Amino acid sequence: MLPEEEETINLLMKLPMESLNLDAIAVVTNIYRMAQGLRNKMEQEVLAEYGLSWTSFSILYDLWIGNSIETRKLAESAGVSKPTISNITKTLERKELCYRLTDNRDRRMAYVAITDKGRGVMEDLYPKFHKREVEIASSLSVAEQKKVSGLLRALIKENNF
Amino acid sequence: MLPEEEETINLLMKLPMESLNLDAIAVVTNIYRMAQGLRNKMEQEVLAEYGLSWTSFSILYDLWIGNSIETRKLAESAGVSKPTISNITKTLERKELCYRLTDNRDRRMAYVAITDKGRGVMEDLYPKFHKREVEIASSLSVAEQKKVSGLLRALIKENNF
DNA sequence: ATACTATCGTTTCATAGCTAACGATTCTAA
DNA sequence: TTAGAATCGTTAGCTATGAAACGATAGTAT
Repeated sequence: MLPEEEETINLLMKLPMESLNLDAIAVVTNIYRMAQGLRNKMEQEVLAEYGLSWTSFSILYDLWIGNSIETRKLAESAGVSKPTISNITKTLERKELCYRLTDNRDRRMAYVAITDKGRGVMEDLYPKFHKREVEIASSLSVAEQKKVSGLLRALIKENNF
Repeated sequence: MLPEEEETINLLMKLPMESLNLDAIAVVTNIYRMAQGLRNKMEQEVLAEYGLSWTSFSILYDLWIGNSIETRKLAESAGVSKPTISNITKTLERKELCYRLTDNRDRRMAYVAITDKGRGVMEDLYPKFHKREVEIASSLSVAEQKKVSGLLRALIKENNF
């Protein structure tokens, strides 16, 4: 342990806490740092060329796979709020990558669908995205990749994420 | 495998890609989903009370631990851009949680430091934050927590995140 | 000394992202 | 049928976020 880490722990131990769980801290810290690096790298090195953010990309991916999806479900799938979906689909619509339509059976509902242009973008972009994905994960062996996915999946499930 | 997953794979397999690495996809997907859930939960259930975002909190934490830090290093540590640090410290300054000062030896440099009020906030907030951290990680055994941290650390290191 | 370069942090400008509030629609109960 | 509740998506208003450009300062080479 580095001396500065020791100092940090001493500071934290003075607080009114039952205990200081260093393993839990490491889990949270590493998860977030990894995700941050992942997102930044993808946005800078893959998505920037298409003017898409990580979330825009993930929404466009959902539309590509699912064809036509309720706004509400897009929010759930991407893990962001409904207003964010409104904003992003608006941006995607301006770029003519998707369009919106209203359900006539229940006029409260709005569906979002991908355009041919959007499909073209994804067909071009996805292979590049996946290539990076593979590169990033390849620091680990296949067995380790399965292991880390499994553990994260358990965390996601137990915490309802 | 679910039928819709099968369909998805069929769609992806039609693209001009050398191969489709499902393990890599699972790694990336689960990392990001976990981080998203983590951040949302913390912001809504712990940080909202103090009007802090995840990044604001992590910056204030750095200041708390390190006392006085260059803007540049804050950006590195939090994994965000320099303008973001500028904005966030400006917000924190408005709330009187931190203040800025210039280095007189090298007047290009700016340091940020935590105020007494900021220290008070952290002393109150950190135990609550840590409690949640522990709860979230407790879906896994200690051995599993160490395992997932280790694997993520390897990914972070190899990818320079 | 004087340009040229590098390094800071900030400003500008656009999108992303949240909560809260809203308007429209549908459902439900009296 | 009609008032009240529930459920959509959007709007309003704020902070967060990054790329690009900028102004100020410091280092470097001639």
